[in-house]
Amino acid sequence: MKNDLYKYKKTAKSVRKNQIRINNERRILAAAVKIFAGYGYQGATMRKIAEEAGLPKANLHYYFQTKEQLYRQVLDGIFKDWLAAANTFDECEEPVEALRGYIETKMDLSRKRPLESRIWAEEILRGAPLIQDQLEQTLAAWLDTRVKRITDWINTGTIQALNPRIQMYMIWAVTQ
Amino acid sequence: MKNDLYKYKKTAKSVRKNQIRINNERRILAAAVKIFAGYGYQGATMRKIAEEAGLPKANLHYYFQTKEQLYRQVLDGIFKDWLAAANTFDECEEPVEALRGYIETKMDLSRKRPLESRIWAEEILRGAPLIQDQLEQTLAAWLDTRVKRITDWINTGTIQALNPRIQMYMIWAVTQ
DNA sequence: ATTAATCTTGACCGTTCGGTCAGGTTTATT
DNA sequence: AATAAACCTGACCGAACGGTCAAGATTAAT
Repeated sequence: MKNDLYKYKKTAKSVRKNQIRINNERRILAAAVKIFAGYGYQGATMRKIAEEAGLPKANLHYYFQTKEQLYRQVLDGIFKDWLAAANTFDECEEPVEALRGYIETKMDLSRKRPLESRIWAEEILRGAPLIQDQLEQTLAAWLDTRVKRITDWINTGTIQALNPRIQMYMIWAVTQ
Repeated sequence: MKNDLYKYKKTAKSVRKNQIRINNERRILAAAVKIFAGYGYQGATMRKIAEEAGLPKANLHYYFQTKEQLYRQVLDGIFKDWLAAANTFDECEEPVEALRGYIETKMDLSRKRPLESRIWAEEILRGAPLIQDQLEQTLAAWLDTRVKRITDWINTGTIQALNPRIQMYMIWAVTQ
């Protein structure tokens, strides 16, 4: 029974990672979030992260080849959470409700995960040097549809004019 | 005539710095602003700053003993500009005008000096690790009086309630 | 003209950085 | 029981870091 869990074909190896790997990657990522949030990308060192994770430094490099790759995975995790929260914006038809809901969700996220928010904020501040591609692909589309939606609200007189793009940036900045 | 400019007592030395010193300090500080803004405190190196300034690295250390001291002086300059702009808040009696004026002045500052704004934003984001003292002394008082003013507006029903402290942070964040 | 103060800089130092690697240990598969 | 795959890690590496220093060049004061 329980044995069946561990008896899998090699082809499934990449799909169902075994427990050791899952566990250690989690530990390292958690430590990385702490250290990156506390010191910034440049200020963080693999030594500190290893120490926080309670693992030798060489072990980090076994799971994540470089510091940059580790950082990317941290950003990926944050980005996914953020995108999930972003969908709140679409749930309401009415502008005030949509914005309020979105802002509240985002602020919730900032409050519940302050470390991740900090990392994200710094990355944005620095001009997203490491995730421009993903941002431009995923975010540009996302932002454009929202900007269009706000523009529609303005055109139909539902809300007053205010550069919608700036408005989005405002909300974004404020919720950090 | 012209000679008189350079003939001064030793006691005046610290007051009227000679031209070489003034010039080089300016060059170094300007280069430092660029590099600190582009790379952050940790990411910036004395090598890069020296290169940007067109001076050998050892020369920077002649005028500014350490990287931290150089950074502090950069922050000092930014802080002074920011404080000057902040006074706009007090010029208007009416809330809307006061806030509008303040926001516009701050955004002007951000637009005109994007590099300085970036450095400032990063310092705030990191929890102001190097200028906490000054900030707490100067800023706490400044912020409290403004918060009180907003509170008064709320009590007299001039504007709707919204945690005034958060409001200040919002404006602050947005104008970055 | 001499002296004193200030400025300049190439070479150097100890430390820490991200990253590597050989070789041992543990875990999974047959 | 034997073999293979995955995991672990102390010791090490070259590069880059912030910072120092001695010795020469320049400028100011007498």
